[in-house]
Amino acid sequence: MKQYYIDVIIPIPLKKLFTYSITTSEADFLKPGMRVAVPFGKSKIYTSIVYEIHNNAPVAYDAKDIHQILDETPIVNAKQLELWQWIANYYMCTMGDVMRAALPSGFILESETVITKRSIAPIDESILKDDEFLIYEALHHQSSLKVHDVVNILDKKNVLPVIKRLIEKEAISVEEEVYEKYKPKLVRYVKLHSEYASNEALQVLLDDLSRAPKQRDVLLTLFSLSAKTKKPVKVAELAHESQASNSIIKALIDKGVLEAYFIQKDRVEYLGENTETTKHLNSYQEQALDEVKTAFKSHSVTLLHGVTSSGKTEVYVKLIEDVLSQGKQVLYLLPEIALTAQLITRLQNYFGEQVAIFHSKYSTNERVEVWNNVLNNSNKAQIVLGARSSIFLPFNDLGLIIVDEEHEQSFKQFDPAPRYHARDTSIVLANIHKAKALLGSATPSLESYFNAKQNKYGFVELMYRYNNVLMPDIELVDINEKQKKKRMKGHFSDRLIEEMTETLKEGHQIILFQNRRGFSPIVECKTCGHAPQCPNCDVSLTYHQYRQQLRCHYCGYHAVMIKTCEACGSPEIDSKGFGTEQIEEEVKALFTEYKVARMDLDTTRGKYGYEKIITALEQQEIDILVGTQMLTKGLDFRNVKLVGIMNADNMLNFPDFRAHERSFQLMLQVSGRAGRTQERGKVLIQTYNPHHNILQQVSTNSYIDMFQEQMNDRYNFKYPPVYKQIKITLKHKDYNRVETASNWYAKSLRQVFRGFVLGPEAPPIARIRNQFHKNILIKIPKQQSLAKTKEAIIKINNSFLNVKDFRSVKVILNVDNF
DNA sequence: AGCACGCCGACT
DNA sequence: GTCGGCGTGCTC
Repeated sequence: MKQYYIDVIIPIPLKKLFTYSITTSEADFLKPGMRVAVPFGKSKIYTSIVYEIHNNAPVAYDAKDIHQILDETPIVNAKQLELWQWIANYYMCTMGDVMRAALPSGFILESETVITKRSIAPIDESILKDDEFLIYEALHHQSSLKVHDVVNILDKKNVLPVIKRLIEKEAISVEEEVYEKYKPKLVRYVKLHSEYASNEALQVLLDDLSRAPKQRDVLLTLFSLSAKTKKPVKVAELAHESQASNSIIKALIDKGVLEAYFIQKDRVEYLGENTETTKHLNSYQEQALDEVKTAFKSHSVTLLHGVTSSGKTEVYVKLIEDVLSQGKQVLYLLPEIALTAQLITRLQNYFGEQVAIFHSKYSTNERVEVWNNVLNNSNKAQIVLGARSSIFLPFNDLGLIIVDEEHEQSFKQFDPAPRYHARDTSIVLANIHKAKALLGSATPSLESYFNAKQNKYGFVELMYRYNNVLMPDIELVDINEKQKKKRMKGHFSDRLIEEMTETLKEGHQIILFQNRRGFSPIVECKTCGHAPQCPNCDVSLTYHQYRQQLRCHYCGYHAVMIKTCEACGSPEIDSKGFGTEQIEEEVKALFTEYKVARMDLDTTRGKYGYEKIITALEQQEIDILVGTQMLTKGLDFRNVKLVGIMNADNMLNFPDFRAHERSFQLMLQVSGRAGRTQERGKVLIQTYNPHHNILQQVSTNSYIDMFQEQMNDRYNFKYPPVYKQIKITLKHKDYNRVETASNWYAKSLRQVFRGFVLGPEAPPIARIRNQFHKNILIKIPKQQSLAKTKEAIIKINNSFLNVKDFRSVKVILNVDNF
C-alpha cells in the first residue's frame, strides 16, 4: 500500500515546508488549502495549511502524524497559494510569513497545555515537595489548570520543571488543547414551544399564567411582535418591547413555554438599498472610460492620471458595473486613510450589499466573515473595498483590480515580513486571474508613470475637474522675507492671516496642513541646550501639550513634561519647531470666534475618531481644521476654500531619495482639498525657499516637469525606477556587534556586486528600542537578473548566519524598500 | 518564532 | 546548593 504525505506551511518564519504522514483516507479527504493541526517540536500544536499531497517519503527523518483536520473544504484556493509563493520569492520571506499576514488570525488556532490530575490511584502526598503539593492541591478544587495558572499559584516564572516532576511522579497528566478562535455571532431567538401550538393548549397556558402577569405580558408581546413583523423574534427585541427583564424570559424558557434557538449572523451587514442608479459621466469621463477600455485590450495594467476632483470614482464605478455583469469579482484597493465612510457610502449606494469592506480596524471575527463571503463567492462580496491586506482574500474569479491613490506609500508593508507592495502584488494577482488592473492617481508615482511612458502600462489622462471647477490658485509665501520684515505672527505670515480672515468672513472653511504631530518636536533648555532624549532610541522626545507629556514616536516611550532642565536645572525651557498642536493653539489665539479642530494620529484614535472629525467638518461645525497628511485623502469638503501649508521645507529636506517626489504629491493632494465646487480655491504655501523647483512645479501644477526633472536625478544617482533596490538592515543591541557584522556583510556583497553596494550606513535614527541599526543598500541595474541577484544575496546571508558571532544579529531583507 | 537544553553568576 | 540569566540548536 502506498504511504501518503502532506507538505504544510506553518506560520513561523522558517524557510522550509514540513512533511507529515497521513493515512490513505486522510489523503482522499485532504486538499491543498485546508487547515490541519500538526504537532510541532516537543509539545506545541500549530495550525498549518496543506500545500501539497504526495507519496515521497522523507529520507532524513520520520514524518510525524497529523493531529487533526480542521476544514471540510479548502479555505485557501490554488490561486492564492500561487500568489503566496510569488510573494515569498519576490520579497524574500518565508511562506510562513505570508501565511501569517494572509490569514485572519481567527483561522490560526493555538494550543495550550492543560494540566489535569491523574485519576488512577491517589498518590502518596508525602513524596511531593512544597510547590508540587500546591499544584496537586489546587487540582482538588479545580479540574484543570493552564500553565499561566501554575505561574500565578507558585509566583515564579519557570514552572516547567515542577510540572515535569509531577508528571514523573504520576500525580498529573498534561494535554494540548486546541481552540478555535473564530466564534460565529449567534443571535438568540425565541418562539413558543410547539406543545402549545393548538388553540386549546394555548388557552390553558394563558389561564395558568394568570397568576404570573409579567410572564403573561411577555407572551402576549411575543405574539404581537411576530404577527407584526412576520419574522423570527430576537430575545433582545422581546425584552425591549415587553420591558421585561431577562430573568422573566428565562423563567418562561425554563418552564418549557418558550423555546430559545440561535441563528448565525454576519457581524457586518449592509441594510440599506442601492438607492442610486448610475450617474451620467461628463464627456471627459466618458472619453477616459473609453480610453481605459481600449488600453485594456492591449495592456493588462493601465494607469489613469486624473487630477484631483476629476471624478475618477465615477469611471471606476462604470468599469466595476461591466465586470460584475460578466459575473466576476472586483477588488478596489485604497490606502487605509482613504477608506472613508464617505466613499463606502457612495459605493454602497451604487452596489448595495454587493460591497464588502476589509481593513485593519476590523476585528478578527469580522475579517473571517468577509473571508468566507469572498471564498464562497457570496453575493455580499462581489466587490471588495479594502486596504493593503485585502489582496490576500480568497477570490475565485477576479475581473478587475483598481488601485486608487496608487502613489501612496502606505501600500508598502515595512514591518513585519512579508514586506510587500500591495500595488505591485495586485498586478501579479491580476495576472493570476487573467484580470485587468487599473492604477489611479492625481499624482502618479514615478515608477508607474515611467512604466506607462515605456508602454509597459496603458495610459489614460483625465485632466479636467468635475463641473469644470478651476484648479486652485497656488501662491508661495516667502517666510524668510516675512520674518525679516517682522510680518510673522508665530507661524503665520500676514498673507496667510489675510486670506484666512477673508475666507472666514465669506463663511468658507479652511484647512491648515502641518506634516508633523505633537506640539513641538524638540524641547530644549535655553541655558545649556540640553534636550531630553528617549532612553531606548536615539531621538529627542516630542512635547505633547494635551497630556503634558514627552513622547517618543518610535517606541512609544512617554514621560511627564519636565519643569526644569534635567542637565542644569534651569527652568527656562524652549520648544523648537512646531507640530499640529502648536498650530492649533496659535490659530485659536488668532481667530478666537471660530471653531478650530485638529486631525492627526492622536485625535483619530478609536474606530470612529476619524469619522467624527470629518462629519463635524462636513456639517460645518468646524471652521478651521489643522491636520497632518491624513487630510489629503479623497475627502470632498464642499465648503473648504482655503488651504494653508504651514511649512513646505521640512518635507523637502527629508533625507530620502523620494523626498521631492513625495513633497510634490503631498502638496498637490492637499491643494486639491480647496475649492471643489463652483468657487476657485486658494492655496498658500509658506516656505523659506520659494525658488525651489518642486515648489515652482507645485504652484504651476506641472506634473510632467516634475517627472522629467526627478527622472534625471534617478538616472544620475541610480535610483528607482531606473534601478531596482534591496535594503538590508542589521539590528543588534550591541553596537560593536552590528558594526562588525554589517562590515562583513557589505564586504561579501561587494565581492559580487562591486560598486552597486552602498554602506553599511547608520540610519538617521541609529538606535530604536535599544537596538542599533545599520543599513546596506544594493542597487540593481534593469538588465541584471533579479532572481540571480536574490540567489546571491541568500547565499551570502546563509554564510553570514553560519558565523557564530553573527547569529544573534537580526537581518531584515527589504525588496523595493520604498 | 518558540522552546528545550546547558552552562554560568547570585541569592533564599 | 537552586533559581533564573542567556547563548545554541532544532523543529517534519
